[in-house]
Amino acid sequence: MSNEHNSSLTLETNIFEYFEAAKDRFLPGISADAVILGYDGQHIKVLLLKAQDVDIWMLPGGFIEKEYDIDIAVHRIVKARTGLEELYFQQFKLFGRSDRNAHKQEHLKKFQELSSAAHDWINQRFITVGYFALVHIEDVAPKPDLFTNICEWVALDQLPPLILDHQEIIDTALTYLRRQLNYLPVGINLLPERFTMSQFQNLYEEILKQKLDRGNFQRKMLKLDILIRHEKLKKGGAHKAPYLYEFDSDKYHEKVRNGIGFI
Amino acid sequence: MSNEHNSSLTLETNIFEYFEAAKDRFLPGISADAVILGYDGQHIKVLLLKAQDVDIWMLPGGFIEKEYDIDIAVHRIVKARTGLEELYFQQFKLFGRSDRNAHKQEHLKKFQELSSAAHDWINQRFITVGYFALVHIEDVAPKPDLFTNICEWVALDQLPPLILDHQEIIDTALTYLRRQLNYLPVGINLLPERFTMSQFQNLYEEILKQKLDRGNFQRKMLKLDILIRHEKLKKGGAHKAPYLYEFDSDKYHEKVRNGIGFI
DNA sequence: AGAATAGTGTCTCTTAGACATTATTAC
DNA sequence: GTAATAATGTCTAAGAGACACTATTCT
Repeated sequence: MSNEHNSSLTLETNIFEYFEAAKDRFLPGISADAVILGYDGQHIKVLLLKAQDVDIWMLPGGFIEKEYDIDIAVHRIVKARTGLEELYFQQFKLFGRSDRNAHKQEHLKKFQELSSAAHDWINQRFITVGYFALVHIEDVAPKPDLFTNICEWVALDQLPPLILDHQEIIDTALTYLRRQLNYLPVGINLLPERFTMSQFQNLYEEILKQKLDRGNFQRKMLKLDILIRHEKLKKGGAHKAPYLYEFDSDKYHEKVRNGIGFI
Repeated sequence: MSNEHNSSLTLETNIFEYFEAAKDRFLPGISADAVILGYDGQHIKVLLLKAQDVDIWMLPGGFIEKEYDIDIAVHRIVKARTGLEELYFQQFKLFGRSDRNAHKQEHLKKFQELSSAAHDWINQRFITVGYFALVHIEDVAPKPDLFTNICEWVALDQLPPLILDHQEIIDTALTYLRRQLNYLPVGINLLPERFTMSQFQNLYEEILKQKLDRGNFQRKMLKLDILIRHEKLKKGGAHKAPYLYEFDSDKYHEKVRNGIGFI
């Protein structure tokens, strides 16, 4: 147990060892990338990593250990970047264009000292499977990986230049999210445990990129019978204090399973 | 050109050559499977292949040529089984469990004469990407592949025992189809060019596995303004002859793009 | 005429959407 | 009080769903 942890630690702290071992440790030619989404009360944000030398950003990602289900491998990747053990995540697309990593060599020049086997492994054609995760942003402790020195939340309208096809991966994730909205537990996984109706509404407005009517939203959500209203009010502003709500988890997930109607 | 065709033909007519060449020709560890769906006026059917020796059935599938996009490789696979050049198809999920081909060896015993490299290639862990295709059943000329001797349409409620996780792949495809129904050009790709309102309705009833009200369905579809009514009626029964309809392709695809409301 | 299926109309109930009114709270 | 935001109510038009009526065709 502690041995396994140590050997894993070693692998993850030395890029050269990591690549030399890759051929035996990982499935060939496939990686996974995670669009990890959080909501800070104002905006949807995505967790990004910055390459160590250049000003190029990327999604958290990695390779698939030969012995693990892809879902499990992705869970490990997301856990390593966020510290979260429990999380909601789901695959949304396999990106399989043959030219998708045509520019990869550029970023790997510094690894020319690698053995030819390792070098070949890295430079083979790669496909990648896209996952998105929905996390409580306040619970996340962002942590860069071997190849990066910054790991932080970035708002969707402030995305920097991204490596390879990572911009397309994010765009695809968001389109998927919007289309599947009625089947995804967005509220319970992005909002804090207790939240106001305004926060709930703003979250959906952020996802859909459109304004919703306040009165109608409130009426609709209350009618769904998935919310528990708490009498403790949120204080602070020079105005009427809003109620705090909490999801009735069972009823909420039942509705989501059947795709019944937030929007 | 004709050389290329010949060499391809040779490869596809000899299983041993096919597997010996696989290591150089295909991406390692990944395959694709296609849920090809057709509608015969009564039922949704899926195109299946039967293994040559045993009574086990499978989806059309294959490996990914190293130089092709996955979408293109799948197009080639579906074209080879159906004869169709133009078709609507879409990826829906990557199946990545580590145990998904645990039983594969059983079916490959007869290939023990293969070189160890070829044997290793076949016996490595495989993941598979699922695609579905929507085709006009009357245009299809089913054709078995190297490993099979029967290729035919099977109704969804009469599926035989399927290899590996192919049953799960079909189930997942159908769930995806139902959820994305408003975004998929199901009608125009499954119905013949001219069709009756009853056929249109029956198609949706088959997909959704539920009865719909005749009057309401007709009213709704006509209101969508995607149908062209022809005055030539369908004759034959001892009853009022129904109108024949045709989709207005532009208006139809515009509605589908925006996910506007069949159901 | 009768059987079968198609096309259209009608009624009710629910919902969506726009908007108005009342309720709190800090200053 | 006023400003700001929350909660709730009202009105209308559109739509869903159940079902009834009329039309056409063949036997």
